This record gives sequence, C-alpha cells and structure tokens, in this order.
Amino acid sequence: MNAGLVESALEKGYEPHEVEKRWYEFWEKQGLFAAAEKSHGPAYAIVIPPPNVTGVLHMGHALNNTMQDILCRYRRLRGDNVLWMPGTDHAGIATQNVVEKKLAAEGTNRQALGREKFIEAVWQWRKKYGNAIISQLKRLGASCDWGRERFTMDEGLSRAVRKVFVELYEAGLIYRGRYIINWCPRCNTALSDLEVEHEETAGRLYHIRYPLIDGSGHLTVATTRPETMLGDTALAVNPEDERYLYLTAQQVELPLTGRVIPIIRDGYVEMAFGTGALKVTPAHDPNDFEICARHNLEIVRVIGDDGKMTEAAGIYTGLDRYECRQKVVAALEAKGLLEKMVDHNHSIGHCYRCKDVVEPNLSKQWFVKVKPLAEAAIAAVEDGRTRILPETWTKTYYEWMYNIRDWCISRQIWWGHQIPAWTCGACHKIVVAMEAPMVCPVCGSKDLTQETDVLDTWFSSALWPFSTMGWPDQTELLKTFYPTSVLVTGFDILFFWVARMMMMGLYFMKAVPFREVYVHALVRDEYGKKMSKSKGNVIDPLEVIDKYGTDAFRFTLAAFAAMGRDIKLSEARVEGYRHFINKLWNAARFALMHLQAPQEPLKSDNISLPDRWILSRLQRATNQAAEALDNYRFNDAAGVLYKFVWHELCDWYLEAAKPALNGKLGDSARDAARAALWQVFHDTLILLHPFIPFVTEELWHKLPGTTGSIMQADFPQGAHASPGVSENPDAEAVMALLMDIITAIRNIRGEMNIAPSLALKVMIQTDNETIRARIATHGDMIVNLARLSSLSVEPPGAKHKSAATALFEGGTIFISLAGVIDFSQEAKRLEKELDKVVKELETNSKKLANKEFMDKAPDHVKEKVQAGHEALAEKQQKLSHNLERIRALQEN
RNA sequence: GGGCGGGUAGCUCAGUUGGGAGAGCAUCGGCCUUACAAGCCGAGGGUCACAGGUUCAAGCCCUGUUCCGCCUACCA
Repeated sequence: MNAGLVESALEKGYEPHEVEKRWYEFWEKQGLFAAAEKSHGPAYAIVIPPPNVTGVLHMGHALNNTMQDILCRYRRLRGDNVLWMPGTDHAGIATQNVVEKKLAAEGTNRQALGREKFIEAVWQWRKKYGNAIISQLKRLGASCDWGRERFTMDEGLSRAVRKVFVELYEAGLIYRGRYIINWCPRCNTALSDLEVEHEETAGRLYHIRYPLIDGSGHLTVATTRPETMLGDTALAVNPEDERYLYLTAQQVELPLTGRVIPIIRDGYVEMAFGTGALKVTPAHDPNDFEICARHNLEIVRVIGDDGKMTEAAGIYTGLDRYECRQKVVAALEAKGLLEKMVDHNHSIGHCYRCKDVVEPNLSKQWFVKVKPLAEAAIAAVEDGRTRILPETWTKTYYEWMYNIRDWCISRQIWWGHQIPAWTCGACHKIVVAMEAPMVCPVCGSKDLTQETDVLDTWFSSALWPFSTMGWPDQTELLKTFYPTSVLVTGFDILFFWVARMMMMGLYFMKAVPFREVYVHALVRDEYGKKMSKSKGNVIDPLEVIDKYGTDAFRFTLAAFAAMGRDIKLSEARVEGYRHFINKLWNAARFALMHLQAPQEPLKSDNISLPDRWILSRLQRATNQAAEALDNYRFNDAAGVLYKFVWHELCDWYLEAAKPALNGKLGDSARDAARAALWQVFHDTLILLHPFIPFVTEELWHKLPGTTGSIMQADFPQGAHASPGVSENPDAEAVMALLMDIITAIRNIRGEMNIAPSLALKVMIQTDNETIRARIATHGDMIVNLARLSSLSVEPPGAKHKSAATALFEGGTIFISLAGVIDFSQEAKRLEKELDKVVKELETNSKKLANKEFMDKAPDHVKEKVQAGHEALAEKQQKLSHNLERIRALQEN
C-alpha cells in the first residue's frame, strides 16, 4: 500500500448529495451546457416543454427531463453541438389564481389593486418564487443551456406573440365573434375546448311537461339541466318523428315564465333519446346554439358569467345555478309539470385548472380559424417531415387534427399577453397592430381603447421552438438549430402543445418545428393510478432524490421507460437501482486500488483471456447502448449497461482479473491487466454518463489519466473507439466454456451443501482436444473461481469413485467428494436433471420426426434443432451413466 | 359512441422481422471469500387472460369473448 492509495481511496458507500452539488456547479461554471451559435459538426437541439412558473417538479417533469438530459448528454459525447433550450411558461390562469390567493390572504384583491398594480404583483411573485422549478431541474441534473433561459412573458417572446397575432388576423385566420364557449365561473374566463375535462357523473334526467298553447295537452321533454329551461326559446322534435307529426298546436307555454315558444323541427333531435323532444336553450348549449342559428330563434341568456341567474330569469334572478335548479324543480313539481325523474349518467365538463363545473355560455371572444393550419400540420407528418414516435400516436394526432374546431384564444384574465387590438371610440372599428396606435387609422380619432382580454397561454407556447431562438429576428441560433431535432413530451399535451407548435411553426417558419416527436408515457403510482394531490398518491421526486440520490432515480426512470408504456413507480424500485449505483461505486473502489498511477496504454500482445473477453463484451454493450439510444429505447440502453456492469464486469471480469492485478502472475501480467482494467473502466463511465451523470463524473476525476469533465469525453465508438476494444468471438467462446464449467461446479457445491471454504478436487473428462487444451491453458481461472484444490483434464474412461458429476457442453466434470458425498442426495440430483433432459429431448425428437417440419422449416432452424438434439442425447447418455455409477456405489 | 394501450413468475415489468419464456424485486438454501451483506454463490417458481383460427411451428399474426386503464365525442 502506498500513501496515495489511502489518500484517494473512496468512501465505502456512495454518498450522493455533496457530489451532486459540487459537480453541477462545476459544469455550470465551466460552461459545459452552453451551445455554440454556429456549429462545425452536427447540431442537435431540443426545446424543453416549459414547465409552469407556478409548478413544482413532479414525476412527469422528472421523467420528461431525464430523457431529454440523457439524449443531450449522449449527443454531446458523440460530438454534436447541443442546444437544450430551457425556460418556463407564464401559465396565465394558474399563476393568476396563485397570486390572487396570496392577495386574498393579505386582505385585498386584484380589483382593488387594478390591472397595472396586479401585474406588477405577479412579476414580483415570479421573481421570488418563479425559479423554484428551475432549481429543481438542476437537482435532476438537467444540462440545459441556462444562459438562454426564456420565459413566455419576456419582451422578446411577447413581441413574437404580437407579430403572430397581427399576421394571423390580417390573413383572416383570427376573428372575433359571439359564440358559445366554455366558461369557468370560478376563474372567470373563457376556456378552449381542450381545457375542459369531461367526467362521467351520476345525474338525473328530468321529464318536464310543456303545455301546448291550445290546451290540447302537453309535450314532455327530458333534460339534465332544468334550470336552463328559463332560457328556452323553442322545443324541437325530429321532422320524421311520427309521434309529433300531427300536433294540433305549434307553440307551447314555457312553464314558470309564461313565455310562449315555438315547436320546431330539426334533424339533430334523436328520436330515441328521452321523449324525442328537445328543449332549445341557445345561450347555454352549443348544439342548441346551432339549432338556433338554423331556425333564427331568439336567444335568452339566463346564467351570467358569475354562475348566477341573470335578470332574464325573472324571480330566480341572482340565485346560484344549482340553487336555482332546486327551486325550478320544486316549482314544476308543485304545478304538476314534473312528470318524472330518472337516474342518468352523463359527462360534465370541468375546468382543467380549478375543477369547477364549466358553463357553456354565450360570449364574445377571439378565435383562431385552425382548419387551414391543421391541414399543413397533417401533411408534415404524412410526408415524414416530422416523425411521431411511438408511431401509434400518429393516428391520435391525425384524428384530432381532422376533427379540429376553432380555437378560442381569448381569456378574461389579466396575467398574459394582452390582445393587441384596439377599438376606436369614434368609429367603433377594430385596429390590430404590433404596437399601440396613436390614432385610429380609419377616422383619425385618438379615442382608442385596447382589448382587455389576454391570450391563451398555449398561444404563446405554440411559438416556443422559434420564439425562444429570437424570432421574429432572423438569428444565427435559428439558422443553426431550427428545425429542432426532437421534441420529448408526454401524450397529455400532444394536442395542447405539440399540434399547435406544428401549426405555428409551419405557418411562420415554413418548416416543421422538430424532426421527431418522442411521446413518452405517464408516471403512475405503484397501482397504475395517475398521481394526483387529491388522491394523495404522489411521490415527490425531490424526496426520492434526497433519499436515494439523483443518479439512482434517473437510472430507475430510464430502466422503466419502455416505449409506449406507462411507468408504475414505487420507492422500492428506486432503492433497487441505488444498489446498482453502489455496485458501480464499489467496483470503482476496487479498480482504483490498482490504478493509482497513469497507465501504460493497452497493447495488443500479452493480453489475457479475461481482458480480451471483457473488451469484447464492452464493444457489444457499447454498440447496443448506442443503438438503443438512437431509437429512444431508454430501457434497453439502461438494461444493457446494467447487465454489462453488474453481471459481466463485476461478476466475472473483476474476479477473473484479480490474480493478475494482485501481482500473483508477475509484473508484466499485472501491468497488462491494469491497462485493460483502465480502458474498460474509462469507457464504461462514459457509456453510463448520460444516465447517471454525477457518480460518473466523480469517478472520472478519480481515474488517473483523465482530463477535464467526462462531459467532454468522446463516446467510445466508431472513429473514437478505444484501443483494444473490439469484438472477439474466440475469447467469448473460451470464456463461455470456462464459465460453463465454473457454474457447473458451483451448482454442485450449492446443491450438495458443500461449504465454500472447502477446496475441491476436480477431474474433467473430454474427448475434445480443443477443449482439453483450453482447460489446460486456462485451468487457473477455474481453480480460482470455483475454489479448487486441484484440477486435472483427461480423456474419458477413468472411473472416479465418491465423486459428484456435472455436465458441460463437451464433457463431464467429476468432483471428488471422498468422505463428504451423500450418495442418495447425488442420485436424487442426477435423477432430477435427467428428468429435465428427457423431457426436452422428447419435444426435440418430435420436431425432428415431423416430416413437415423437416420439409418446411428453414435450414438454420433445422440445424439448431439437430445440434440441440445431439447435445441432449449425449447429455442423457452421460447422466444415466453417472446415475448408474452412483447407484452402484450406493449399494456397496 | 369512437379510438388506443394493456392482461407473461408472488410483485413490477422486458420479450422489434413467428423457431430457447426472461430480468429485477420477493421467496428458499449456503456464505462476514481482503471492492461491495446496498454484497457473494446456488435453487425453486409460469396452461404467456379465455376460446377458436392461420402455420411444420404462436407470448408474438388473424377472429371472437372477458377484465383493467387511458384518450376522445354536440344524445339533451
């Protein structure tokens, strides 16, 4: 031991927290996340799905950003100029809600403050709390180019928003009109169709009698919302409906109001539903609104924006909508007009922000005419300019795009991009412009007032891929990185965001915003339920990180991220992968004991079997991991590396290399082993770095002979392949033989309950000279790893009494157990094994006896079965032979 | 109503041109072997939801049934 070894020896277990903090700061300080505006090599760009400023890191973010980080780090190792564009979203409604709550706690409200002061308060809030999610992303290890961080309310991005609005307006793709929209009475704003969450709810169908005006009876309609009857302006029946063909009256009296309304005929009415008669409430139902337009009906708005009944509701004015329902039902019942109530399930829309029940209501709003934009977005996917992965999402994308309806973009809140439209007080014309006009361009009046509504937050995030890069200016950044390489996102915002970015990108940049869209799954709880605060089943990623470390957490996410499949996460799984990090750590601890001085480079001569083998396995693992990452198969990549590190590097290679490393085979063997160990370890750290950046960086710096950050290393493949690393089928074959023999001996040891401390005497019989030679050459390894006192190789024939037998492909192993062997136990063991072989042989023989199989199966399959058959037959023969022998001994 | 995904070991899940049913955890047995007990060495465990079909051959392809989950929709 030397002093250096002690000094730099690693702690016994890996302690992540200090390491994570230290290296993250190092990376940032060194500017290793920064993209070059112009690149010589390939450019690789990802824009982050901007989290809400109000957000705190949840599992969805964690998965999403871990994947992006893996890709970015991987591409950097491959030499790409990587831009990972970070930022946050101003989240209009959510943020306004948060700040309003804060104001309420302070005993005030936004109305009292006024618009300007309120917005100032929001900015204050953002300054103070808005960076929480950013620092959480950093704890996750996210290697974003933080110097370019953007916010959807930044001046630059706001300019992009205004520009887009003006151009779309001038192109006739933005219009303003009075239509039925989704109104959230709690948030006090309009919502787009997408922002309404439908939920199946148990409700009632109220059958209400509307007296015919001529006293000849009544028409019964079924409704789930009796309170809206106050706003009915017609009843509708299907023109084909024979039940209603010969009505004597063409009008009914609207109960509780005394109004008289017409009976109309419209094909929309389903004869089979309810009574086949429909009440028409144009102000509070989108379908009724359309019927109304077809029949030129009156519109009566009985529910106001506050969710309370308007003056048009007569005596019910001012009542809450649900209170009013009760009163109306009671009144109808009292008049004998409530025929019956039937239980009925139907879906009710809820605000995706506050979960309050959304009210379809008539309102004057701004809309984007999306059909033409959608067509271009469909075409771009159809012709492959953008590829959606997994492909199954393509269909969903088309489905939505084909059935798209106009997008309501105005919101009646204050926090957001105020719509750049002004109304002239003199001529009432609307002026839409980038900057506030001084005078009305139509009449010259100075009496201009700006539209108070702001835009849907998604309107600005739709521009994210190019607005963050400086558009509308034609920047270097755009030239280098637009279209971006891939968008990594959850399917829950496929429509909200991805689809709209496609539309806007194509319209304004004349090019798709991303070449690929990788749609990943959702993280669910261990029972497969969506994590939500109300269910109380959320796992906080930060708590997990605190407990197990970022690397363990990231590796878990990667290992479970099979394409197109949801991740059910529980802490136990993270704990499992923490063991992996620890395993790597300890392997490093061992390796570094032997690698204190800089190594001689690996020479191809004088290289041992275990070295050649692990270098070959390393090459395969490298290729497989790269191939998997290139195809977004994160779980495969993680799995390959896990297996390589644990079950090849640790379980076999390190054990096999110990004698050489410990100097038992001489100085030159030791030096050669060190060189190989160094190379394997060096490359392994690089392969693992995208997944577990912190521990690999820490170990990288402990490894002598490395310079700078591991982030700046080359991915060891192709032109950057490391010396000596190559596939070596011969070495793999020999190792497979030795491993096979060692495992067979261990198996006997285990099954016969022989203490590991007891060194065994082993004889191997084989008639295969190559095998004999191989065992003779590499017998030391068997002796070492199977713990033998002696090993001999011989041609078949000699009898070995008091020996247990094991088979390997090519021969028989005799394990001398004089005085230890339990014959009956050994006989049992052999019987069991023979049983297995016989069964296998049966199915195998059947195949070979099957004429059709022999006629039709391809050659390589037949050969395989044939070879398998021969091996099995030999095995069977040997096993029964051994069994006979044991039985004979048993009888003595 | 339409669409999508899933049902594989006790649990969580892999299984990509149809030819060996696998991993991790859990369980059982043996080990404090000088990198690691967060470990090492072994072992057991499955009618691949069910029923048909195509094929020499089906976890994989086709049809039907059933259960679960999600997305979407203007039957009040």
